[in-house]
Amino acid sequence: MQSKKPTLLRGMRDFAASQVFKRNYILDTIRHTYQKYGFLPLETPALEHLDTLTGKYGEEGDQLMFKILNSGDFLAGISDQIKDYKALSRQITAKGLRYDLTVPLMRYIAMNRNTLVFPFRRYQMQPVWRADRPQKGRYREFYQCDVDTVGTQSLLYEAEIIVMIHEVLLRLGIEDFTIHMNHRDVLKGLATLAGAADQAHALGAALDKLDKVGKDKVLEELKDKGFLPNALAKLMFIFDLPTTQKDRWAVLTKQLDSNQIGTREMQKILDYTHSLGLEEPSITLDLTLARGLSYYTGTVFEVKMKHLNWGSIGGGGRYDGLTGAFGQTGMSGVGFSFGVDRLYEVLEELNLWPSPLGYDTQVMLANLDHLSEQWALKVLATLRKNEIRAEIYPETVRLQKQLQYAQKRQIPFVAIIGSEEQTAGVVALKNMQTGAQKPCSLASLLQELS
RNA sequence: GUGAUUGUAGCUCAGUUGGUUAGAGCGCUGGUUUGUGGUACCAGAGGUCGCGGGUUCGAGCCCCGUCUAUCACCCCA
Repeated sequence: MQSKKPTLLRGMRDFAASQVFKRNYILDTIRHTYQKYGFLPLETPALEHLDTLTGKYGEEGDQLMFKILNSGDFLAGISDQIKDYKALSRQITAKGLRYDLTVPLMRYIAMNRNTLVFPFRRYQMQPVWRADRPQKGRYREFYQCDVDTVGTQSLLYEAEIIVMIHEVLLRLGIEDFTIHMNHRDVLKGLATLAGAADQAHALGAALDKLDKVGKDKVLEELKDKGFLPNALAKLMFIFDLPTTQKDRWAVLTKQLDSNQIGTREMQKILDYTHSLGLEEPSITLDLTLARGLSYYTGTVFEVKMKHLNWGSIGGGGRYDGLTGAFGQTGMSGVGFSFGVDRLYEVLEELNLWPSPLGYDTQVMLANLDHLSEQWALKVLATLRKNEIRAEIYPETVRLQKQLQYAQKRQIPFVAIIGSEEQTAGVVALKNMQTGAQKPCSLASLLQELS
Protein backbone atom coordinates (compact mmCIF):
# COMPACT_ATOMS: atom_id res chain seq x y z
CA MET A 1 0.00 0.00 0.00
CA GLN A 2 1.28 3.42 -0.89
CA SER A 3 1.20 5.94 1.89
CA LYS A 4 0.54 9.58 1.15
CA LYS A 5 0.63 12.41 3.60
CA PRO A 6 -2.94 12.78 4.77
CA THR A 7 -4.49 16.23 4.59
CA LEU A 8 -7.81 17.85 5.34
CA LEU A 9 -10.15 19.00 2.62
CA ARG A 10 -10.43 22.74 2.17
CA GLY A 11 -12.60 24.38 4.79
CA MET A 12 -13.00 21.14 6.81
CA ARG A 13 -11.74 20.70 10.35
CA ASP A 14 -10.96 18.11 13.01
CA PHE A 15 -11.92 19.00 16.56
CA ALA A 16 -9.65 17.89 19.38
CA ALA A 17 -10.97 17.25 22.89
CA SER A 18 -10.40 20.78 24.14
CA GLN A 19 -12.27 22.20 21.15
CA VAL A 20 -15.11 19.71 21.45
CA PHE A 21 -15.51 20.67 25.11
CA LYS A 22 -15.75 24.33 24.17
CA ARG A 23 -18.16 23.67 21.32
CA ASN A 24 -20.33 21.53 23.56
CA TYR A 25 -20.45 24.34 26.08
CA ILE A 26 -21.92 26.59 23.39
CA LEU A 27 -24.31 23.91 22.12
CA ASP A 28 -25.48 23.06 25.65
CA THR A 29 -26.16 26.71 26.42
CA ILE A 30 -28.18 27.21 23.26
CA ARG A 31 -30.07 23.93 23.65
CA HIS A 32 -30.95 24.74 27.23
CA THR A 33 -32.43 28.09 26.24
CA TYR A 34 -34.30 26.85 23.18
CA GLN A 35 -35.91 24.08 25.20
CA LYS A 36 -36.92 26.49 27.91
CA TYR A 37 -39.01 28.35 25.34
CA GLY A 38 -40.79 25.20 24.33
CA PHE A 39 -38.93 24.21 21.19
CA LEU A 40 -38.43 20.53 20.46
CA PRO A 41 -35.48 18.97 18.68
CA LEU A 42 -35.45 17.73 15.11
CA GLU A 43 -32.66 16.11 13.13
CA THR A 44 -32.67 15.60 9.39
CA PRO A 45 -30.22 13.84 7.05
CA ALA A 46 -27.14 15.48 5.58
CA LEU A 47 -28.24 14.66 2.03
CA GLU A 48 -31.40 15.82 0.31
CA HIS A 49 -32.73 15.62 -3.22
CA LEU A 50 -31.17 18.40 -5.20
CA ASP A 51 -34.54 19.76 -6.28
CA THR A 52 -35.49 20.06 -2.61
CA LEU A 53 -32.53 22.32 -2.07
CA THR A 54 -32.15 24.39 -5.21
CA GLY A 55 -34.07 27.52 -6.03
CA LYS A 56 -34.63 28.58 -2.42
CA TYR A 57 -31.53 30.55 -1.67
CA GLY A 58 -31.09 32.61 -4.80
CA GLU A 59 -28.55 32.08 -7.52
CA GLU A 60 -25.56 32.49 -5.20
CA GLY A 61 -26.75 29.79 -2.88
CA ASP A 62 -27.35 27.28 -5.62
CA GLN A 63 -23.80 27.75 -6.84
CA LEU A 64 -22.34 27.05 -3.43
CA MET A 65 -24.15 23.76 -3.02
CA PHE A 66 -22.14 20.55 -2.70
CA LYS A 67 -23.53 18.02 -5.13
CA ILE A 68 -23.14 14.26 -4.97
CA LEU A 69 -22.34 12.29 -8.08
CA ASN A 70 -24.97 9.72 -8.99
CA SER A 71 -24.15 6.14 -8.10
CA GLY A 72 -23.30 3.46 -10.64
CA ASP A 73 -22.86 4.27 -14.30
CA PHE A 74 -23.79 7.90 -14.07
CA LEU A 75 -22.90 8.42 -17.71
CA ALA A 76 -25.48 5.95 -19.01
CA GLY A 77 -27.74 7.69 -21.49
CA ILE A 78 -25.75 10.92 -21.41
CA SER A 79 -24.87 12.34 -24.79
CA ASP A 80 -21.17 13.01 -25.19
CA GLN A 81 -22.12 16.15 -27.09
CA ILE A 82 -22.80 18.05 -23.88
CA LYS A 83 -20.17 20.69 -23.40
CA ASP A 84 -22.02 22.87 -20.90
CA TYR A 85 -20.93 21.75 -17.43
CA LYS A 86 -24.09 23.08 -15.81
CA ALA A 87 -26.30 21.05 -18.11
CA LEU A 88 -24.13 18.00 -17.52
CA SER A 89 -24.16 18.53 -13.78
CA ARG A 90 -27.96 18.50 -13.78
CA GLN A 91 -27.90 15.09 -15.40
CA ILE A 92 -25.27 13.35 -13.32
CA THR A 93 -26.12 14.71 -9.85
CA ALA A 94 -29.47 14.36 -8.14
CA LYS A 95 -28.58 14.81 -4.48
CA GLY A 96 -26.68 17.33 -2.45
CA LEU A 97 -25.51 18.26 1.05
CA ARG A 98 -27.90 20.56 2.86
CA TYR A 99 -27.07 24.25 2.63
CA ASP A 100 -29.01 25.29 5.71
CA LEU A 101 -31.52 23.82 8.15
CA THR A 102 -34.57 25.83 7.17
CA VAL A 103 -35.26 24.27 3.81
CA PRO A 104 -34.99 20.70 5.16
CA LEU A 105 -37.44 21.80 7.86
CA MET A 106 -39.91 22.92 5.20
CA ARG A 107 -39.55 19.59 3.46
CA TYR A 108 -40.15 17.82 6.74
CA ILE A 109 -43.23 19.89 7.52
CA ALA A 110 -44.71 19.37 4.08
CA MET A 111 -44.19 15.61 4.43
CA ASN A 112 -45.69 15.43 7.90
CA ARG A 113 -48.31 18.13 7.71
CA ASN A 114 -51.14 15.81 8.76
CA THR A 115 -49.51 14.57 11.93
CA LEU A 116 -47.62 17.62 13.18
CA VAL A 117 -49.14 19.95 15.74
CA PHE A 118 -49.19 23.56 14.62
CA PRO A 119 -47.77 26.02 15.31
CA PHE A 120 -44.78 23.75 14.98
CA ARG A 121 -41.82 24.79 17.10
CA ARG A 122 -38.53 23.03 16.63
CA TYR A 123 -34.84 23.60 17.14
CA GLN A 124 -32.12 21.90 15.17
CA MET A 125 -28.37 21.90 15.72
CA GLN A 126 -26.53 20.19 12.90
CA PRO A 127 -23.77 20.83 10.38
CA VAL A 128 -24.44 22.38 6.99
CA TRP A 129 -22.14 22.59 3.98
CA ARG A 130 -21.31 25.40 1.60
CA ALA A 131 -18.70 25.29 -1.15
CA ASP A 132 -17.49 28.77 -0.26
CA ARG A 133 -13.91 30.01 -0.14
CA PRO A 134 -12.87 29.75 3.49
CA GLN A 135 -11.82 32.78 5.49
CA LYS A 136 -11.60 33.58 9.16
CA GLY A 137 -14.67 32.21 10.90
CA ARG A 138 -15.91 30.84 7.62
CA TYR A 139 -15.75 27.17 6.78
CA ARG A 140 -17.18 24.71 4.30
CA GLU A 141 -18.69 22.59 7.04
CA PHE A 142 -20.17 24.44 10.00
CA TYR A 143 -22.81 24.08 12.65
CA GLN A 144 -26.00 26.05 12.70
CA CYS A 145 -28.37 26.19 15.66
CA ASP A 146 -31.81 26.95 14.27
CA VAL A 147 -35.09 27.72 16.02
CA ASP A 148 -38.25 28.12 13.99
CA THR A 149 -41.93 28.53 14.64
CA VAL A 150 -44.03 27.53 11.64
CA GLY A 151 -47.76 27.84 11.12
CA THR A 152 -48.58 31.20 12.63
CA GLN A 153 -48.18 34.81 11.59
CA SER A 154 -48.07 36.01 15.18
CA LEU A 155 -45.36 38.58 15.67
CA LEU A 156 -44.99 37.31 19.21
CA TYR A 157 -42.58 34.77 17.83
CA GLU A 158 -40.31 37.39 16.32
CA ALA A 159 -40.23 38.96 19.77
CA GLU A 160 -39.49 35.60 21.38
CA ILE A 161 -36.56 35.10 19.08
CA ILE A 162 -35.16 38.45 20.09
CA VAL A 163 -35.55 37.57 23.76
CA MET A 164 -33.90 34.18 23.24
CA ILE A 165 -30.96 35.76 21.42
CA HIS A 166 -30.42 37.99 24.42
CA GLU A 167 -30.66 35.11 26.84
CA VAL A 168 -28.24 32.85 24.97
CA LEU A 169 -25.64 35.55 24.46
CA LEU A 170 -25.80 36.86 28.01
CA ARG A 171 -25.47 33.31 29.33
CA LEU A 172 -22.34 32.97 27.26
CA GLY A 173 -21.07 36.23 28.71
CA ILE A 174 -21.42 38.13 25.44
CA GLU A 175 -22.79 41.63 25.99
CA ASP A 176 -21.32 43.65 23.21
CA PHE A 177 -23.78 42.67 20.50
CA THR A 178 -26.47 44.35 18.44
CA ILE A 179 -29.45 42.80 16.76
CA HIS A 180 -29.96 44.56 13.46
CA MET A 181 -33.54 44.46 12.32
CA ASN A 182 -35.20 45.37 9.06
CA HIS A 183 -38.25 44.33 7.09
CA ARG A 184 -38.54 43.25 3.50
CA ASP A 185 -41.59 45.42 3.22
CA VAL A 186 -39.62 48.48 4.24
CA LEU A 187 -37.10 47.73 1.51
CA LYS A 188 -39.97 47.41 -0.93
CA GLY A 189 -41.33 50.73 0.29
CA LEU A 190 -37.98 52.41 -0.24
CA ALA A 191 -37.76 50.97 -3.74
CA THR A 192 -41.25 52.25 -4.47
CA LEU A 193 -40.25 55.65 -3.16
CA ALA A 194 -37.41 55.61 -5.68
CA GLY A 195 -39.88 54.75 -8.41
CA ALA A 196 -38.56 51.22 -8.87
CA ALA A 197 -40.80 48.92 -6.86
CA ASP A 198 -39.48 45.83 -8.61
CA GLN A 199 -35.87 46.71 -7.77
CA ALA A 200 -36.14 46.12 -4.03
CA HIS A 201 -33.63 43.29 -4.15
CA ALA A 202 -31.01 45.32 -6.00
CA LEU A 203 -31.57 48.23 -3.64
CA GLY A 204 -31.08 46.00 -0.64
CA ALA A 205 -27.91 44.46 -2.01
CA ALA A 206 -26.43 47.90 -2.61
CA LEU A 207 -27.45 49.34 0.77
CA ASP A 208 -26.09 46.28 2.50
CA LYS A 209 -22.57 47.44 1.66
CA LEU A 210 -22.98 50.91 3.14
CA ASP A 211 -20.83 50.46 6.25
CA LYS A 212 -18.17 48.74 4.19
CA VAL A 213 -17.77 50.90 1.09
CA GLY A 214 -19.46 54.16 2.04
CA LYS A 215 -22.26 56.29 0.69
CA ASP A 216 -20.65 57.30 -2.63
CA LYS A 217 -19.95 53.75 -3.75
CA VAL A 218 -23.48 52.71 -2.84
CA LEU A 219 -24.95 55.52 -4.91
CA GLU A 220 -22.66 54.61 -7.77
CA GLU A 221 -23.83 51.01 -7.67
CA LEU A 222 -27.47 52.11 -7.63
CA LYS A 223 -26.90 54.34 -10.64
CA ASP A 224 -25.33 51.39 -12.46
CA LYS A 225 -28.39 49.33 -11.63
CA GLY A 226 -30.63 51.88 -13.29
CA PHE A 227 -31.86 54.04 -10.46
CA LEU A 228 -32.45 57.59 -11.73
CA PRO A 229 -30.85 60.59 -10.03
CA ASN A 230 -34.12 62.25 -9.09
CA ALA A 231 -35.34 58.95 -7.63
CA LEU A 232 -32.18 58.56 -5.63
CA ALA A 233 -32.65 62.03 -4.24
CA LYS A 234 -35.72 60.75 -2.43
CA LEU A 235 -33.60 58.10 -0.71
CA MET A 236 -30.90 60.41 0.55
CA PHE A 237 -32.49 60.55 4.01
CA ILE A 238 -31.25 56.99 4.54
CA PHE A 239 -27.71 58.23 4.79
CA ASP A 240 -28.47 60.84 7.42
CA LEU A 241 -30.67 58.95 9.81
CA PRO A 242 -30.81 60.29 13.38
CA THR A 243 -28.86 58.35 15.96
CA THR A 244 -31.64 57.66 18.43
CA GLN A 245 -34.05 54.88 17.74
CA LYS A 246 -37.11 57.07 18.34
CA ASP A 247 -36.13 59.76 15.87
CA ARG A 248 -35.33 57.12 13.31
CA TRP A 249 -38.79 55.68 13.53
CA ALA A 250 -40.24 59.14 13.14
CA VAL A 251 -38.22 59.81 10.00
CA LEU A 252 -38.99 56.43 8.53
CA THR A 253 -42.73 56.56 9.12
CA LYS A 254 -42.81 60.06 7.70
CA GLN A 255 -40.93 59.08 4.57
CA LEU A 256 -42.81 55.88 3.96
CA ASP A 257 -46.53 55.61 3.63
CA SER A 258 -48.05 55.55 7.12
CA ASN A 259 -49.77 52.30 6.26
CA GLN A 260 -46.48 50.54 5.81
CA ILE A 261 -46.81 46.98 7.01
CA GLY A 262 -43.11 46.76 7.74
CA THR A 263 -42.82 49.64 10.17
CA ARG A 264 -46.03 48.66 11.89
CA GLU A 265 -44.87 45.10 12.39
CA MET A 266 -41.49 46.08 13.70
CA GLN A 267 -43.09 48.44 16.19
CA LYS A 268 -45.36 45.69 17.37
CA ILE A 269 -42.44 43.33 17.77
CA LEU A 270 -40.57 45.85 19.89
CA ASP A 271 -43.63 46.31 22.06
CA TYR A 272 -43.80 42.56 22.57
CA THR A 273 -40.15 42.31 23.60
CA HIS A 274 -40.82 44.93 26.25
CA SER A 275 -43.82 42.97 27.50
CA LEU A 276 -41.64 39.86 27.61
CA GLY A 277 -39.43 41.63 30.09
CA LEU A 278 -36.61 42.91 27.92
CA GLU A 279 -36.15 46.43 29.26
CA GLU A 280 -33.49 47.64 26.90
CA PRO A 281 -33.12 45.27 24.00
CA SER A 282 -29.92 45.65 21.96
CA ILE A 283 -31.83 46.18 18.77
CA THR A 284 -31.28 48.71 16.08
CA LEU A 285 -33.40 49.53 13.11
CA ASP A 286 -31.03 49.04 10.22
CA LEU A 287 -32.34 50.01 6.83
CA THR A 288 -29.19 48.72 5.20
CA LEU A 289 -29.79 45.16 6.36
CA ALA A 290 -30.88 43.12 3.37
CA ARG A 291 -29.84 39.47 3.77
CA GLY A 292 -29.23 37.55 0.61
CA LEU A 293 -31.30 34.48 1.28
CA SER A 294 -34.20 35.04 -1.05
CA TYR A 295 -36.85 33.19 0.93
CA TYR A 296 -37.37 35.90 3.55
CA THR A 297 -40.58 37.91 3.17
CA GLY A 298 -41.04 39.81 6.45
CA THR A 299 -38.75 40.90 9.25
CA VAL A 300 -35.09 40.03 8.94
CA PHE A 301 -32.45 40.06 11.66
CA GLU A 302 -28.78 39.72 11.94
CA VAL A 303 -26.69 39.71 15.13
CA LYS A 304 -23.33 41.38 15.03
CA MET A 305 -20.63 42.17 17.56
CA LYS A 306 -20.27 45.90 18.06
CA HIS A 307 -16.52 46.04 18.25
CA LEU A 308 -15.45 43.02 16.24
CA ASN A 309 -15.63 43.64 12.57
CA TRP A 310 -16.35 40.06 11.58
CA GLY A 311 -19.33 38.48 9.94
CA SER A 312 -22.57 38.08 11.86
CA ILE A 313 -22.93 35.52 14.64
CA GLY A 314 -26.50 34.74 13.69
CA GLY A 315 -29.33 35.69 11.42
CA GLY A 316 -32.92 34.96 10.56
CA GLY A 317 -36.29 36.28 9.59
CA ARG A 318 -39.83 35.52 8.52
CA TYR A 319 -40.64 33.53 5.42
CA ASP A 320 -44.12 33.00 4.05
CA GLY A 321 -43.85 31.06 0.88
CA LEU A 322 -41.33 28.36 1.71
CA THR A 323 -43.62 25.40 2.24
CA GLY A 324 -45.36 26.44 -0.96
CA ALA A 325 -42.46 24.95 -2.85
CA PHE A 326 -43.42 21.61 -1.33
CA GLY A 327 -47.12 21.84 -2.09
CA GLN A 328 -48.23 23.39 1.18
CA THR A 329 -49.34 26.99 0.85
CA GLY A 330 -50.32 29.56 3.40
CA MET A 331 -47.86 28.49 6.02
CA SER A 332 -45.87 31.31 7.55
CA GLY A 333 -42.77 30.73 9.60
CA VAL A 334 -40.16 32.69 11.44
CA GLY A 335 -36.75 31.48 12.50
CA PHE A 336 -33.28 32.30 13.59
CA SER A 337 -29.91 30.61 13.42
CA PHE A 338 -26.80 30.93 15.58
CA GLY A 339 -23.44 30.12 14.04
CA VAL A 340 -21.51 27.96 16.52
CA ASP A 341 -18.21 28.63 14.84
CA ARG A 342 -18.72 32.38 14.95
CA LEU A 343 -19.68 32.25 18.63
CA TYR A 344 -16.59 30.15 19.25
CA GLU A 345 -14.39 32.80 17.67
CA VAL A 346 -16.01 35.51 19.76
CA LEU A 347 -15.60 33.60 23.03
CA GLU A 348 -12.01 32.85 22.06
CA GLU A 349 -11.24 36.47 21.17
CA LEU A 350 -12.90 37.89 24.28
CA ASN A 351 -11.60 35.11 26.51
CA LEU A 352 -15.04 34.28 27.84
CA TRP A 353 -14.65 30.54 28.39
CA PRO A 354 -15.63 29.36 31.86
CA SER A 355 -13.05 27.39 33.71
CA PRO A 356 -13.20 24.51 34.13
CA LEU A 357 -15.53 23.56 31.32
CA GLY A 358 -16.68 20.58 33.33
CA TYR A 359 -16.13 17.69 30.99
CA ASP A 360 -12.58 16.55 31.73
CA THR A 361 -11.21 14.03 34.18
CA GLN A 362 -11.18 15.22 37.78
CA VAL A 363 -8.95 12.62 39.35
CA MET A 364 -6.51 9.96 38.18
CA LEU A 365 -5.66 6.95 40.28
CA ALA A 366 -2.02 6.00 40.17
CA ASN A 367 -1.45 2.31 39.68
CA LEU A 368 1.45 1.20 41.85
CA ASP A 369 1.40 -2.55 42.13
CA HIS A 370 -0.83 -5.52 41.57
CA LEU A 371 -1.31 -6.14 45.28
CA SER A 372 -3.14 -2.88 45.87
CA GLU A 373 -5.01 -2.96 42.59
CA GLN A 374 -8.16 -4.37 44.11
CA TRP A 375 -8.45 -1.51 46.57
CA ALA A 376 -7.72 0.98 43.76
CA LEU A 377 -10.46 -0.43 41.56
CA LYS A 378 -12.92 -0.29 44.40
CA VAL A 379 -12.08 3.36 44.96
CA LEU A 380 -12.46 3.98 41.23
CA ALA A 381 -15.90 2.39 41.13
CA THR A 382 -17.01 4.40 44.15
CA LEU A 383 -15.86 7.66 42.57
CA ARG A 384 -17.78 6.94 39.40
CA LYS A 385 -20.88 5.95 41.32
CA ASN A 386 -20.72 9.40 42.84
CA GLU A 387 -20.53 11.08 39.40
CA ILE A 388 -16.88 12.00 39.71
CA ARG A 389 -14.99 11.76 36.43
CA ALA A 390 -12.16 9.39 37.25
CA GLU A 391 -9.68 7.16 35.49
CA ILE A 392 -6.89 4.81 36.49
CA TYR A 393 -3.46 4.60 34.92
CA PRO A 394 -3.48 1.30 33.06
CA GLU A 395 -0.02 -0.03 33.92
CA THR A 396 2.08 -0.33 37.02
CA VAL A 397 4.93 1.76 35.64
CA ARG A 398 7.04 4.16 37.66
CA LEU A 399 5.06 6.78 39.57
CA GLN A 400 7.09 9.45 37.88
CA LYS A 401 5.63 8.53 34.49
CA GLN A 402 2.12 8.38 35.84
CA LEU A 403 2.40 11.83 37.37
CA GLN A 404 3.79 13.20 34.12
CA TYR A 405 0.82 11.77 32.29
CA ALA A 406 -1.61 13.38 34.72
CA GLN A 407 0.19 16.66 34.38
CA LYS A 408 0.03 16.64 30.59
CA ARG A 409 -3.61 15.76 30.68
CA GLN A 410 -4.11 18.61 33.14
CA ILE A 411 -5.88 16.36 35.60
CA PRO A 412 -6.15 18.38 38.81
CA PHE A 413 -5.89 15.50 41.34
CA VAL A 414 -3.98 12.24 41.54
CA ALA A 415 -4.92 9.61 44.08
CA ILE A 416 -1.95 7.43 44.92
CA ILE A 417 -2.90 3.98 46.03
CA GLY A 418 -0.26 1.47 47.10
CA SER A 419 0.06 -1.20 49.71
CA GLU A 420 0.56 1.38 52.48
CA GLU A 421 -2.72 3.05 51.59
CA GLN A 422 -4.48 -0.23 51.14
CA THR A 423 -3.64 -1.40 54.64
CA ALA A 424 -4.74 1.92 56.10
CA GLY A 425 -7.88 1.94 53.93
CA VAL A 426 -7.06 5.40 52.57
CA VAL A 427 -5.71 7.03 49.43
CA ALA A 428 -2.99 9.65 49.19
CA LEU A 429 -4.66 12.55 47.41
CA LYS A 430 -2.25 14.84 45.62
CA ASN A 431 -3.23 18.28 44.38
CA MET A 432 -1.33 18.66 41.13
CA GLN A 433 -1.40 22.42 41.22
CA THR A 434 -0.01 22.97 44.71
CA GLY A 435 1.82 19.67 45.04
CA ALA A 436 0.27 19.18 48.48
CA GLN A 437 -0.60 15.63 49.44
CA LYS A 438 -2.66 14.16 52.24
CA PRO A 439 -4.20 10.83 53.19
CA CYS A 440 -7.95 10.68 52.67
CA SER A 441 -10.58 8.16 53.65
CA LEU A 442 -13.10 7.21 51.01
CA ALA A 443 -15.65 9.59 52.49
CA SER A 444 -13.32 12.56 52.68
CA LEU A 445 -12.07 11.80 49.17
CA LEU A 446 -15.58 12.14 47.81
CA GLN A 447 -16.06 15.34 49.73
CA GLU A 448 -12.76 16.73 48.46
CA LEU A 449 -13.64 16.07 44.83
CA SER A 450 -17.27 17.02 44.58
C1' G B 1 -16.51 31.71 -8.60
C1' U B 2 -12.60 36.32 -9.14
C1' G B 3 -7.85 38.54 -7.51
C1' A B 4 -3.48 38.30 -4.27
C1' U B 5 -0.05 36.18 -0.53
C1' U B 6 1.75 31.63 1.56
C1' G B 7 3.72 26.28 2.64
C1' U B 8 11.17 23.96 5.56
C1' A B 9 10.99 18.49 11.87
C1' G B 10 4.82 17.71 16.20
C1' C B 11 4.97 23.59 16.99
C1' U B 12 7.44 28.58 15.99
C1' C B 13 10.92 29.73 12.62
C1' A B 14 16.43 30.21 10.32
C1' G B 15 18.60 28.61 5.71
C1' U B 16 23.42 33.90 2.72
C1' U B 17 23.89 35.61 -5.29
C1' G B 18 20.86 27.92 -6.90
C1' G B 19 26.60 24.43 -4.93
C1' U B 20 28.74 18.80 -0.53
C1' U B 21 25.83 14.83 4.91
C1' A B 22 19.18 21.07 5.70
C1' G B 23 19.76 23.96 11.25
C1' A B 24 17.81 26.31 16.11
C1' G B 25 14.36 26.85 20.15
C1' C B 26 10.24 24.51 22.19
C1' G B 27 7.99 19.76 22.25
C1' C B 28 8.78 14.34 22.05
C1' U B 29 11.44 9.52 23.80
C1' G B 30 14.93 7.47 27.27
C1' G B 31 18.16 8.31 31.42
C1' U B 32 20.19 11.00 36.26
C1' U B 33 18.91 3.38 40.56
C1' U B 34 14.23 1.62 44.32
C1' G B 35 6.39 5.11 45.62
C1' U B 36 6.21 11.57 43.66
C1' G B 37 5.24 15.51 38.08
C1' G B 38 5.93 20.77 36.61
C1' U B 39 12.95 22.97 37.47
C1' A B 40 18.09 21.26 36.12
C1' C B 41 21.64 18.03 33.61
C1' C B 42 22.85 13.99 29.91
C1' A B 43 21.60 11.15 25.61
C1' G B 44 18.41 10.09 21.46
C1' A B 45 14.64 9.89 17.75
C1' G B 46 12.38 12.83 14.16
C1' G B 47 12.52 16.26 7.59
C1' U B 48 11.10 12.47 0.00
C1' C B 49 12.04 21.36 2.37
C1' G B 50 3.18 20.66 0.81
C1' C B 51 2.55 17.54 -3.78
C1' G B 52 3.58 16.81 -9.29
C1' G B 53 6.28 18.35 -13.40
C1' G B 54 10.14 21.56 -15.72
C1' U B 55 14.91 24.58 -16.27
C1' U B 56 20.12 23.41 -14.73
C1' C B 57 26.24 19.81 -14.36
C1' G B 58 23.55 20.84 -9.70
C1' A B 59 17.07 23.29 -6.88
C1' G B 60 14.66 24.20 -0.14
C1' C B 61 15.94 28.59 -3.18
C1' C B 62 14.18 29.79 -10.45
C1' C B 63 9.54 28.46 -13.81
C1' C B 64 4.60 25.95 -14.46
C1' G B 65 0.63 23.21 -12.44
C1' U B 66 -1.90 21.45 -8.11
C1' C B 67 -3.43 21.19 -2.94
C1' U B 68 -3.69 23.85 1.79
C1' A B 69 -3.86 28.22 4.77
C1' U B 70 -4.50 33.49 5.05
C1' C B 71 -6.56 38.18 2.91
C1' A B 72 -9.88 41.04 -0.28
C1' C B 73 -14.29 40.58 -3.51
C1' C B 74 -18.95 37.85 -3.97
C1' C B 75 -21.95 35.97 -0.40
C1' C B 76 -22.85 34.50 4.43
C1' A B 77 -23.07 31.57 10.08
